[in-house]
Amino acid sequence: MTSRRTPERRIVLARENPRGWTAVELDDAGEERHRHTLGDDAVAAWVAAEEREDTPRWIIRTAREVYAPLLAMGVRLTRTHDLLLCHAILRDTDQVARPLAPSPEWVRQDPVVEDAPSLFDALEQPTSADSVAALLDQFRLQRRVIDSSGDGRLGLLTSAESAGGLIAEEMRAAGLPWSETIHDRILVDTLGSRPLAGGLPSVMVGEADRVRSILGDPALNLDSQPKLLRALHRVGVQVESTGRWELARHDHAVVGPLLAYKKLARLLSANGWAWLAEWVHDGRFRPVYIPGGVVTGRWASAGGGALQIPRSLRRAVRADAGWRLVVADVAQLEPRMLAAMAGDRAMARAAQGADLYAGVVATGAVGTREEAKYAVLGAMYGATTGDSGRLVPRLRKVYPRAMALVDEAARIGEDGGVVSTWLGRSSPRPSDEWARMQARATDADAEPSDVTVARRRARDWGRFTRNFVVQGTAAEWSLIWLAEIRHRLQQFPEAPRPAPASGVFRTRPHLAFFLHDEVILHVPEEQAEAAADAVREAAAVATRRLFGDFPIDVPLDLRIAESAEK
DNA sequence: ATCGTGGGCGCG
DNA sequence: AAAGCGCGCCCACGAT
Repeated sequence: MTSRRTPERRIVLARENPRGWTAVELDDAGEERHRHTLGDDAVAAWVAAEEREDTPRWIIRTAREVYAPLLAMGVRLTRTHDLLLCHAILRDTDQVARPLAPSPEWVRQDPVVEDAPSLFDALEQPTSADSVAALLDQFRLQRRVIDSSGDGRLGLLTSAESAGGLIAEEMRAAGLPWSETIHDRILVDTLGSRPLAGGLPSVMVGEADRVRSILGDPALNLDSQPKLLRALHRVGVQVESTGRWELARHDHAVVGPLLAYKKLARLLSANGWAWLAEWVHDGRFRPVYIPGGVVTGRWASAGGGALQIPRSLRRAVRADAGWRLVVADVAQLEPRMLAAMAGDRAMARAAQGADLYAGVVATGAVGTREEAKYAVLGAMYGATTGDSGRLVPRLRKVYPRAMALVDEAARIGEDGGVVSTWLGRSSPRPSDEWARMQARATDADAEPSDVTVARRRARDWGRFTRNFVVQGTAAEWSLIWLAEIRHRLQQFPEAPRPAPASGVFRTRPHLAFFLHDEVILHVPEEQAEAAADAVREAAAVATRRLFGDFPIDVPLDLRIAESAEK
């Protein structure tokens, strides 16, 4: 990410068959210098030795396939070029004249979620593209696109994306420390005692019986939306859906117990005892993270619902004995990114300090913090109706530059165009079906209903592109933040006292969780303060990398604790 | 039996 | 209370 006096050393590392590896060291011209053929027994020691010599850039198919088995063997990679992750960026970017030619060989397959991950699962068969020749060929094509961009943004983005690939595997390998005891206690306290076989926990049974009795249907399945809807209508609750927000607007005896039941049912089905047994082993929750899994560049996850853990369960996230959690998040990351992207100094002034919304109130454009919040969210999401939509125009008066940026992104989307994040990740093109619909609506003899539907779909896509630039740039800030945190933690000395868990992170402070704009580190208590400083420094560096000297605050809410509970 | 879809809701 | 963006997962239910 920084300029170097000498070109970085590059090594292509490929798994060419289930039990063998090939490494090809490149010279400065990018030509093959040395070739090594290594078995699984030898690759770990060889890679570790190369890492000690300096820190080469490992050119790999993707971390998910290559790094997971290496980590299982106790080897870490410092930096890579992840061809699969970068392919998606360089193929879709509109920031260069000639983007990467699309190739299905370099598109990530849907992740396979293993119930019981093992070393052997991680070593399953590589694909046909996983040969040194194919990797080198694809790398050269990708470098050409990156080098053609001129301002280095795609270089920064692809480096950060590749680092994200490594971090995702490391976080899975390390796991999030999770107390099964505390989780169980929360479940029992909330749901009631655990049923022995099949049935519902006691508190849920009570709520369900109350609902059925009020609805006068002792056999009603509360989990069946159509049946529940009919039952509600029978007692005069005229709702169109069984959603929480609509039910809450009705004043009927059934509403309270029904909402209570729904809340408990959600906890049981999403994060109950079955979830605990499936996803937490040896005191660690190990989800599969999918860097770049969202079109905007945000991460997705597969299995375990890693990015939807309810806040009520955060008490179960507990540091090991003698270790601490460093829990940090950014307040209002997206509007801060918007202010910086637009170069809107007025909005940047509002963003000074911990609460951007307070700064918006101070301009006088809105009266309260809550109004500021809904105005800002409405501006970024494209609200047009309701109180949020009503507040947005006031923001146009005080922050014309920021609003022009998102309004323009929306206009481009409505016209079927492509928008890009700050570092050059571009939005997907609308579907052929979308384009046909728009074309049909402009015909002289178009049906009025077709025009109406087409206009609505156009505005839908405009709201998507409006949000894309902001959400995607926030994802880039977070990615650099993560990479910089990891880089600093790697400089830390070994822990004075190993954590009880096994694996390569037993003696190392490490990233344990990431959720869009929040991180959790698991660190030895002696290193907690230094780790917290690393997190703060990393945030400052991320802001500078993206926006240089533009004066935008990105303050962290950070705490060192034994539990992740707020 | 198995698959796809929609409602609902958890997270940011 | 606000209805505007992005996800993953559970359940029921109808189609196969």
